[in-house]
Amino acid sequence: MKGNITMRDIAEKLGVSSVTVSKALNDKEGVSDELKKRIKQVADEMGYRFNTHAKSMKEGLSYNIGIIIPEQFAGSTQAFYLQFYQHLSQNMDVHHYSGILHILSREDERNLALPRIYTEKKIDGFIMLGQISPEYVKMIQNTDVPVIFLDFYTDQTNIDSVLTDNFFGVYEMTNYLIRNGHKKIAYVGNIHSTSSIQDRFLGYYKSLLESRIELNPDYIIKDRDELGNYIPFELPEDMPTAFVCNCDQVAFNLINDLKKKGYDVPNDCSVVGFDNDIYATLTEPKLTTVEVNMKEMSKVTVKFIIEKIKNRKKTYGRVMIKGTMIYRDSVKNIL
Amino acid sequence: MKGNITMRDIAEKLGVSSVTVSKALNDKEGVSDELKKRIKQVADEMGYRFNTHAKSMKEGLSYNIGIIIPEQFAGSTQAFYLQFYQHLSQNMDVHHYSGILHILSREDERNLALPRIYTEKKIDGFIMLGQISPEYVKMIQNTDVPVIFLDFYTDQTNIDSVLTDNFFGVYEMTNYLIRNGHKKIAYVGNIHSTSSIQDRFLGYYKSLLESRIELNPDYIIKDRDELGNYIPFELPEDMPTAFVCNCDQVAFNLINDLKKKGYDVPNDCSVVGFDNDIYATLTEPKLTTVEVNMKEMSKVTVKFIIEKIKNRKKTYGRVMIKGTMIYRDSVKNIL
DNA sequence: CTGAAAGCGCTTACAG
DNA sequence: CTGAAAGCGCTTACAG
Repeated sequence: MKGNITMRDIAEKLGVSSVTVSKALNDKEGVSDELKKRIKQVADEMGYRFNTHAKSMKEGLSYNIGIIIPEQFAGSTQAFYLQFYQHLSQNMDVHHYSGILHILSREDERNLALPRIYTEKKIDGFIMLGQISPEYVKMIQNTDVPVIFLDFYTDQTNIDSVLTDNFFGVYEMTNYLIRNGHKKIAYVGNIHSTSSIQDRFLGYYKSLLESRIELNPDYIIKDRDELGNYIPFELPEDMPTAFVCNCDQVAFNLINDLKKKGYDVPNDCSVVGFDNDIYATLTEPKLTTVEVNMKEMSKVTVKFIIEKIKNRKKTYGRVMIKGTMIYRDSVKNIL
Repeated sequence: MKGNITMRDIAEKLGVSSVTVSKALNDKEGVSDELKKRIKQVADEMGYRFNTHAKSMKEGLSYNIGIIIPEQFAGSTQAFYLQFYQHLSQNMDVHHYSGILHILSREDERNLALPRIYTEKKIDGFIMLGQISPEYVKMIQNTDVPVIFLDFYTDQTNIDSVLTDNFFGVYEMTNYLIRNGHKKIAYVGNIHSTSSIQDRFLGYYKSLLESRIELNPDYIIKDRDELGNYIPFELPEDMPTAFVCNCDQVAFNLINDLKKKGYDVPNDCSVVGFDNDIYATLTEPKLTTVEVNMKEMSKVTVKFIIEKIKNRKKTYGRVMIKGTMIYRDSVKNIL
């Protein structure tokens, strides 16, 4: 078999022009059905592979989208984003797009270095997956390809981002605890840490407000310092009956800590998480938590970026996707 | 700023030809240093971005490599391969290559469907990351781009693969246990499961042979059935003083099981793992284990695939990369 | 329904 | 040291 088969080769074999072959293979108007069928058949027989680069050059589009994940989210505990990539990839495929995954090193982030896939025109747009510095956000907004931010947002203007509804998820979760008779409910997380931890806290707070439960400052329990390093939990004198943790990993840590201190989960106190990641089922008992709806978030993100590639003026703003409650064994009904 | 700046635009601005611009930007012979400098400067000022597609078409190369990960390895417990991707990516960057990550769905694997990145000539070669069916291996070997298998191998011929040295890693680990006075050493893993679990077992066995310790069939403890589902451990009557687990996750499970049954690790028995993944530090005590040398494996893999792209005839065979012993707290010296 | 011509943005081989 | 010409493999706009 010849190494490199082009439309012209197919055309010559059939005694037609390469224009006709192009039309046939792209299912365009202007070729008789019979000829089209033959062309496709011969293309198959000859092992023809379409050359995207020729099309790219003509159209000025690469049919690739750059997915940028900051290095710190590609660590050993973060299978999460690989799954996200998978969903993004599946959705892009429908639009004949491929994903070029780029892990942004801390150094490049600091130096505001744009990835080569951009400077060499290998991509038509960016999906930024995971929080990056405001400076980097600003720079990437000023490139001449469209950008969508996935799973985080900043307060900068003109930003299109797709997020899990942190606020609503924890609001719903806290309501669930209250329906199960809990009134002494603590929130575990540093509320000055990231915006998503903050939003989750606010969801918890709203739920308390609605049920006329006073917010007890002792019931806001720090899990990490401002730099993100975990610190030992300081449990309040008056023990809560339930803990709303800002993520599953913290719930995992808390449960281990509670056990060491002689408490039984969920009989002495209930614990809930957020994310439904690997930690949710590593705990004993398994965690009741909120699952991020990656599938829907990915679908929406890809739809947006493709629209933006076609029409630069489209904007979407901050789009929230609701998560799903996952009921397991870490909550006790105390009514 | 004009949307699309080409070498011709730079050339016109400077009153030279686009050939000269091409030479200058590519640091080729035949342009005076002074002119080269000016050209680069103007390119910068104009915000020029190189168009890879034009080069691709000329050369018939895309400067992309497809990294294929089978779906089952992209699950929530598998951050491992994302880290691998990161290292691969860094190494490819040096060669001006980008990675297109494709998660191969179970369905496409079964139907022997080639990814679009291949059929549309978006890639110059494949790196297969994670075990796939022999049929798929065979098919991908017959495409007209080179392939390297990373982190697994099959007995099919003409296969270039890069592997962690499972055999040697466990051999070294078992030697270490023996040096610490252990004689009653069990292996935990289904030796009919995957080739790497088998190879690890053989490393264990070699170590026993060398020390003239008889292989006790009761000391081969199954961790999963033939389908890969974990099953309860059946501990032997005569308890071993050490357990060599085929991976960290199994060591994690075993330690939890031992604790439930009233054993203390490492005082009653030592436990070691393999992989140094997330499970290695989730256990209490933390695991002594073997770390896969991802960095070196990635470097070698990329070097090989690039060489193979340049010269199709190159072959490398099965290349083993030694892992690194990580000493933590799960082994007791009983001498 | 079919095709000749031009062009996308580079690079290579050759001539000066 | 510099550049005119040709070509990579498609697609678009137009003519028949």
